[in-house]
Amino acid sequence: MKEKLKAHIENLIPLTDAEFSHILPHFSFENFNKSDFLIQEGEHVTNCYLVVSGLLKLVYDDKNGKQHIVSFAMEDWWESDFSAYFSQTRANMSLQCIEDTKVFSLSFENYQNLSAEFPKMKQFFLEKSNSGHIASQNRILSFLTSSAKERYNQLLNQYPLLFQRVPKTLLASYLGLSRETLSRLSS
Amino acid sequence: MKEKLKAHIENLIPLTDAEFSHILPHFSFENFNKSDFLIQEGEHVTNCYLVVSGLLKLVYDDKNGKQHIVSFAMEDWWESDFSAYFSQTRANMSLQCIEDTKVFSLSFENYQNLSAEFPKMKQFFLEKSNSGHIASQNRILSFLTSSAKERYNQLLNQYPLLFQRVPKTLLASYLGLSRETLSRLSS
DNA sequence: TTATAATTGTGATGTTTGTCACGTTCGATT
DNA sequence: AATCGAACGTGACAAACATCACAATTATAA
Repeated sequence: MKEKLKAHIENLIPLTDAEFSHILPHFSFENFNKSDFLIQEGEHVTNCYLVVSGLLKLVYDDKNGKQHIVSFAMEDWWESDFSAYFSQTRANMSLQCIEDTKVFSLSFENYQNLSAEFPKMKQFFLEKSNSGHIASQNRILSFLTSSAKERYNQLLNQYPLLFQRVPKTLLASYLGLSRETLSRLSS
Repeated sequence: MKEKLKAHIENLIPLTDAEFSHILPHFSFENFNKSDFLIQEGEHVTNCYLVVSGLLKLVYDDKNGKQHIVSFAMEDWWESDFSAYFSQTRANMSLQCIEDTKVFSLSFENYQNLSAEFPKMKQFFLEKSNSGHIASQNRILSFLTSSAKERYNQLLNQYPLLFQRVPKTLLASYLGLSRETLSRLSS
């Protein structure tokens, strides 16, 4: 399994075997079952996660009890309630398995140690953060410029697999529209 | 003016005077007038900008010729078409002055040099990127969870000054609704 | 297997929001 | 001073979308 982690990092930053052998112990490998919570609202957020296989949803529950999908996290994606993770506070969102999921988890303490001791890892996190920021901005743009039908098609083109792996209710919630409207868009 | 830059960085990362004297030459100070472009769609994006005073808008023009405000940038904010900046490609958006504006600009080359030579600056950029990512995610959450009227009130509470500095048309575009609807929400 | 819950589609109806149109005010430029 | 164009409000109407209700099908678990 550690080869997957090495490959993931080396996708951005080349590492020697010696370097990786020092980096690896900062992570721990974990196995979750469908519908398990990696993060629950209100709890302290101590970890962020790299998805090795499976599928997660990052969910915000509003005061009316409605669920809103902030993000899906699939293979090779990093996810957490980053706001709570970086400020070491309690979660405003929950992170839950849609499928059985394997992850590498990284505690905040180890994140800081890695960043301080390995410039390459700080560079890695910087580049990941930059691309996360850009991805979020593109999603905002999609809300600003596109109709529900267009956002539906964008998602379908970008992640066609998702439509087979995820209940339509969750896709609707991710797109910011009702289950019924999504259903009518697909016909 | 350089004191403002030092104070801005030191807000996150303490610096000695010696360190700052090496850092400062990587930036250049620039003055723009109202309606000037810092970035125009289609051009190569070589700089990102720290706003010292004034106000900028980051705009995406869609195929129908409609303008969409991706972001406002006020004092102490970093802005650019970061997608194009980090990948050193052409801009998909434009960055334009709403008011006369003073900035520190940082070329991509100097950004890379700073990051490589000063771990503190890499840390600074990492933290800025993280908070940018979180801010974008909060904006997405606002689209998912809130009605037009609620988003209007959130913006009003968060940046009350903006309503005096910016034409309502631009605020509407930022919130993702029509000028007319915004007008009706405020009454 | 059988019972129970989750998922999905679809009609009827109401609310929200966009679009088009018009008029007024205010500021900038000549 | 006169003119032009932004900026803003508002009415009338249309389109997009949410909500409620119900039925049918498909998983899930006891």
